[in-house]
Amino acid sequence: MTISEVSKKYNLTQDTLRYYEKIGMFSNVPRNKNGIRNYDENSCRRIEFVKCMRDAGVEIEALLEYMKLFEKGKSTAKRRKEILEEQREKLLEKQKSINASLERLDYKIKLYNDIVSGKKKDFTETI
Amino acid sequence: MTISEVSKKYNLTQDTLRYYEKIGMFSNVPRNKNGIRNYDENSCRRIEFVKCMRDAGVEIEALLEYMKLFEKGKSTAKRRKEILEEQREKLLEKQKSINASLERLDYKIKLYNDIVSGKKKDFTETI
DNA sequence: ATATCATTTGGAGTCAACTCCAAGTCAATA
DNA sequence: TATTGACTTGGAGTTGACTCCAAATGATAT
Repeated sequence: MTISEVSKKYNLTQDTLRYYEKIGMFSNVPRNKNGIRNYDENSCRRIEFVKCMRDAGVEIEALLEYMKLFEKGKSTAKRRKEILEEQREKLLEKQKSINASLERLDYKIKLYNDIVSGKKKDFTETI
Repeated sequence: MTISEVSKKYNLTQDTLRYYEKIGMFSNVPRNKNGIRNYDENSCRRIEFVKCMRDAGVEIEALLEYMKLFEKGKSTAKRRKEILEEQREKLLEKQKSINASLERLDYKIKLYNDIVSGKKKDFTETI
């Protein structure tokens, strides 16, 4: 797969794919004789994983450490597990913050709706 | 309340509080005769709201527009409601991304645990 | 009276994560 | 054969959201 195909498939710009490679996130991306990237199955799996984690807000630095350890094989499993657990905790925290904001937004939107629909007359939102 | 008290109460640095004010997020923060901020109830409510939204990842720009419209009063209610709805949608998207990553992390962590506890022998994680 | 301290300001600096640019290579098409 | 178009690189620029700095002010403690 060319970079443009992978870019479309995972909705990441080509610049981002090259950037990730440049910083060492993906090693061993296959190339043809002209030096052009020819992503294989394994590369795609790694990209898909990083994309998923990045979408959730996991930091590049953590992913970078994880991906580099992954290259090094079995002996790094313990640390890799720790990294995943750390990131899991962070995502649970984010989840909480988002839920708190969503509750608040839902409440406020309902309030605005009640006013628009005439169920409430006095417009007394205080932020 | 002084800026240092508000800073502690809401876990925001004084720099951040001043920065928010500088970009126009909070107007009318009361001052004493020496020009020192003396946050009142209303200011605190606004800060708490912004803090909650920011923790969830709502962008400054959206909050800025909302807060400025709020100052302008009733006539801006329709647009304000739209902003809240837009941000709600964004947070729901984030929630999905986080849930997807969490599922994946949970699965992988379980896999690592099974290996450590000896339930599984062949260590075959593929990212 | 002097020092300490919390505050103020405008503006510069930082950081993460891209994003863009210019100059170059190569294969395929008009 | 000339050009088009997708790709390459190193490195510079951008964006969002702070974070830091230096100089100044006024209140309080020694």
